[in-house]
Amino acid sequence: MARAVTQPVTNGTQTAEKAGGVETIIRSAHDRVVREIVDLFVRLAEVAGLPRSIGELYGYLYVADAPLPMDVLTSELGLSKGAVSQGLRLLRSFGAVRTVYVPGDRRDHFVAERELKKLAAGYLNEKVLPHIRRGDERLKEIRALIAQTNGGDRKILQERLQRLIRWHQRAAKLIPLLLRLLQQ
Amino acid sequence: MARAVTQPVTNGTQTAEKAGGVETIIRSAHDRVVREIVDLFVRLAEVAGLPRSIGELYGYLYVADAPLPMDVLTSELGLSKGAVSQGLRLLRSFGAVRTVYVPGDRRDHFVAERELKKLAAGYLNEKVLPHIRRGDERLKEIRALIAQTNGGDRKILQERLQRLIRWHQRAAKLIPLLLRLLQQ
DNA sequence: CAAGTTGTTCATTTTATTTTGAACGAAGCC
DNA sequence: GGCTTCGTTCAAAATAAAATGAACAACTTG
Repeated sequence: MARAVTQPVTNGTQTAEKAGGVETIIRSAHDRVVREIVDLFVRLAEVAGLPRSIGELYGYLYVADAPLPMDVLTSELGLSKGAVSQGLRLLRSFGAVRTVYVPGDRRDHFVAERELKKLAAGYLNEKVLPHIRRGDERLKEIRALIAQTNGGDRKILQERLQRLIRWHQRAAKLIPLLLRLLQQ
Repeated sequence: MARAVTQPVTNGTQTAEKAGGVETIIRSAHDRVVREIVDLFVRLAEVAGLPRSIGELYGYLYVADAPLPMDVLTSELGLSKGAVSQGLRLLRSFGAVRTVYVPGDRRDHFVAERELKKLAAGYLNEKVLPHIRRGDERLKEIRALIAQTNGGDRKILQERLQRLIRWHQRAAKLIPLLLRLLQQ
């Protein structure tokens, strides 16, 4: 049962599948919604500093009403196999997408994790926390370097460092706070 | 009074300015601190999705103990006039940097705004809020589009939209909350 | 086990972003 | 008014990031 390339997002209820006329209009209204939502996620990806294709993939899975295999994403979004494979890996890495077993189909099927809380938590843990941790190390190194400087310079450098450490502490405290806020 | 290229960050107290030996070591320790801090800001810029040069400029001004004119930044960081000019404009646009009048010098002098609260506030207002606002419009457009779809599809699309609207509302509420948290 | 799928990897190409540098306008200065 | 300095702008060059697609490994299946 081959799925028509122009309608993979909705696949359960294909009531408007007769011929031409009104149905075509209805179909394209649905497609436009899908396109708009995908576009919304493309912008979001942009803001988050992620490649456009990540936004497309997540957006398309977000609107879909069933788990989709890679080849549907490939043909629907006009992306290469490589891009889809890598994109899904990244999305999985922060829990934005997960695989689902579909009986009688050898292909992996993907679903979007649609709960903001899980999505944001994954992003914070994978993409933000590591930076904060490394920042911590860096600051310690800088403290050691400053100890090797002398007189007039040192005071200013120490003040700057102190301020950075305060920033860092705030950022570190913010993460769990954000997670809690998103939690419920 | 030409300023030596190798020591523009500290310029008030130049006690270690005799000749060779110990002073050289001291000086380079100071330089290493500067370099490390600049590097820290380069990474921060990376995370924030800003060009490397922005991190360099802000970082260098952050450690400096006096307002600096453009040409010092140009020669110290090895950036072109154009890059420095554009970079400072961006930094000014979200209040990370401001100009200071220095008597008897025709050049603009720049200082880093070192308070996290002002810096973050500027960034949120200039770089985040606009996206949230546009998101609002986009969601309304999508709602209108969905009204034009029919039957089975519509229910799912409406559910997806509803969820997006909830995300959006949370994000919108988060901004003022963050600002308040950073405030004191 | 041969043939066909499925999914990953990575060198290459494409595209997007950042930086340069020369040209220019606007002051200041003598 | 000429000369110099300061800062901006923008086309072009350099660089960085993302996407492609062919090669490949791992499975399935008859």
